[in-house]
Formats: sequence, C-alpha cells, structure tokens
Amino acid sequence: MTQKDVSTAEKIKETARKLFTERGYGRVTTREIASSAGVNLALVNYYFGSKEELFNVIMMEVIQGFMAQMIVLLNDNHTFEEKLQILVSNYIDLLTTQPDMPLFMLSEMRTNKGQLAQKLGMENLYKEARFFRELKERCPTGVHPVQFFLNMLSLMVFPFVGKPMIEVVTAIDQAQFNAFMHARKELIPQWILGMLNPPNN
Amino acid sequence: MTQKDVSTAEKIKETARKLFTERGYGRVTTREIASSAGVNLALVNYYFGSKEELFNVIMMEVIQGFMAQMIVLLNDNHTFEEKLQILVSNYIDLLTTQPDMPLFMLSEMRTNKGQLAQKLGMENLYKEARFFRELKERCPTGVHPVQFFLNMLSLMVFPFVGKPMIEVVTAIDQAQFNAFMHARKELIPQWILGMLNPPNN
DNA sequence: ATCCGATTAAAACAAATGTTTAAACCGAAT
DNA sequence: ATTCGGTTTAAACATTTGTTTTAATCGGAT
Repeated sequence: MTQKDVSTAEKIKETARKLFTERGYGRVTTREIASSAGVNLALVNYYFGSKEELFNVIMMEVIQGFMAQMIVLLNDNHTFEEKLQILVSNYIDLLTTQPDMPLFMLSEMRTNKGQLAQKLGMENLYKEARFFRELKERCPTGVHPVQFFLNMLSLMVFPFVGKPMIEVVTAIDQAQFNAFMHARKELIPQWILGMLNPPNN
Repeated sequence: MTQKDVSTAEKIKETARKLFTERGYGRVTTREIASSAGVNLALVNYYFGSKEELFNVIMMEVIQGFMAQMIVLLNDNHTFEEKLQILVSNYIDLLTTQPDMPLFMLSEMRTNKGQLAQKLGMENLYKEARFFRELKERCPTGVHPVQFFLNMLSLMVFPFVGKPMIEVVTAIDQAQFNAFMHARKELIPQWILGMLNPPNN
C-alpha cells in the first residue's frame, strides 16, 4: 500500500461513482471506468475484484454518507422545530451539490432489494431516533407519524428525482431550479409544521 | 398483419415493459425478453428493429399513458378543490397498480434528456392548464405556484419512488404501505390546501 | 393444389464486455 | 547491485449480447 496504491484505487472509485450515478450500473462498462480514470483496464479488477464488487463498495459508501448525517441530525439536542429546519436545509444543500445521487441510490436499491441497506444499520433508526418520538407527540390523531416523515423526505428529495420531468413540464432552467430549492429550505419546515397543526374546520 | 402478428408483437412489448420497468434498459437482455415472452429471439428484432427501438416505443407509451390523464384532469370543469382530490386519488390508484413505473420513467428520462418527453407535447401543459391559473390565484404572495404543483407531485409520487428506502428505515410491509397510500388520497389534498392558506402568525 | 408473402425457428456473426494472464516495471529493503 | 513485493501494462480469453441470415412453416388467395 504505497501512496500510488491509494491514489489509483481512489481514482477508479471516484470515477466509477460519477459514472454509476449518472447512468446506472448496467450502462457503464469497466473499460469506460478505466479509460475515464486514466488507468489500465486490468486495475479495476486488480483493486476491486470485479465490477460488481466495485459497485457494491461505492453503493455502500453513498448510502452510508447519506444516512450518517440523517442519524446525527435526528438525534441532536435542538428543539423539534430547529431539527426540522437544520435537517431540511442540510439535505437540500447536500443534494444541490449531488443532484443525481438520490435517483441513482433509489434505482439501485430497488434492484438489490435491501441487501445493502440492511448492512448499514438503518433498521433501528426509526424506533430509536429522538426526532420520531417528538414527531409522535405532535401528530394529529388518526394519522400515522411516518406519514409526516414521508412528507418531509418527499418535499426535499422528489424535486431532484423528478427534475427531468419538471424541467419539461414547467420549462424552468437550472438557475431557476436552484432558486426554487433554496426557497424550499424555509418553506418545507413551515409546511410540515402546518400539517402537524391542521386548521380546525 | 394477421391476429398472431399483433399478438406476438404485443406479447414481446408487454414482457419487455415489465422487465424494463423492473430493472432498466441496461440490465435487461434481448434473450431475456424473448424467452420470458415465450418467443424466438429473432422476433424481437423482426418486429421492433432493435432493442433500442423497442425500448423507445415502450417509453413513449408509458409517458403518454402517464400524461394523458394528467392533461385531462388538469383541464376539466370541476372546482379547484375537486380537481385536486380527483387528481391525487386517480394517480395514487394508478401508481398502486404500477408501483415501479415512476422510478423507471424518471431514471430513463434522465438518460435520454428530454428527447422523448418533448415529443409528447408536455411543454404547453403548464402554461395552458386551467388548474394552474386557479392555482396562481390561490397562491400566497412571494411563493411561486410551481412550488405547490411540485408539492403535489412529491407527496403523491415520492412514496413509490422511495419505497425501497422507506421499507428499510421504517420497517413497514407491503400491506401497510398500501394502507398508507390509501390514507394519503384524502390527506394530500388537505395538506396542499393548508399550504395555500398558511396560518397567519 | 399451388403459390406467395408474412411469420417463426435455429444457427451463426460480429462486436462488446468482464475477467485473467504473463510479463514488465518500479521503489525500497537487503 | 540485487532481490522482492506490490503495481502496471498489453494482450488474450471466454462469455455475453445485439443483430443478421437462411431456411422452414403457416395461412390465405389464385
């Protein structure tokens, strides 16, 4: 493990991550990864065994990076309202820098149903997180708390996933999209809190 | 064009649609399509020219089927509130029968950026639809109307797209998921209307 | 019955692709 | 300088995969 070792393996992994997130596992070739990373073809298998294993390593890291923040944010000491704001703001910032990531992640999670996700200890997130206990207390009777967590995720993540469609239907450009997402950092927490305290008709 | 002609071509198309929506273009082979449809390998190319053309035909029909309803529903004579309810209810029912479709559609739309979507006349939807005019009138000042359309889509579609993740994080099963989505048919319109009439702090 | 075009089948083709091999290379330790 | 482990390279391998070819088959019109 010299310096070049780390550097080469890392170069391959980074390049592969970019290509996989752009086009998915099936539409990326090992030759493409190698040449795009500027390394010899054989090195992909030399360092990672196979295309599949390389993919799994990347997938693991992507999911982990995505979840690590979530777990911390859902458990910190801020008030519920503050946690909500921080969570939304952080994730929208994160996704703005990696807009293709959620669609990639979800596409590939469907193919490898749960196999990877379960290795990452996501199962206990919901039961244990402080955020969810607080959410339950504020929840209108008759509506399951997961509905609101789902709403938060939906409002944050879907715009990035649905961007190809949104751009066609509403004819907004990249700059407008980013402005939209910026505005949503303040709007989404308000909307969620509004849902939790519905108008009493 | 005898009866068998239609039947065989249709059998291939239906099988391919199922496979493509499950695993995406790159992870499905022509041999798989043929054998899964119970027809000879050569017939895929005989009827559709190439794998790519077959895919495009299917993609076109899927998007069209998805948009056709939307266009009608966004323009009919019901009140705004009714349109909202009908739209949400219809789409959740549709997606419940084809839960893999949105993720497939969005994944492949990203790869073929806009090429297909623009052939389907989706561009004028936003400018012309009655629903959007009504939405603009009800929109709180300072927030772009598209935000609320985005919210509606997000709350309806994301649960299906994010199902692989949701199932792991919250440990809900298929039956629970469907119950959740059923409940959302009534909840989403309420939430959207709540957003349009924010509490005046 | 025969002919004809459309359809189906089996096999082959050519290119792409994941993987492996065997030798060359390189830097550091001896 | 030599040796040795890890690294890189070019080439080859074996399979997969999209596509084509060529012939057989089927059904209806003449």
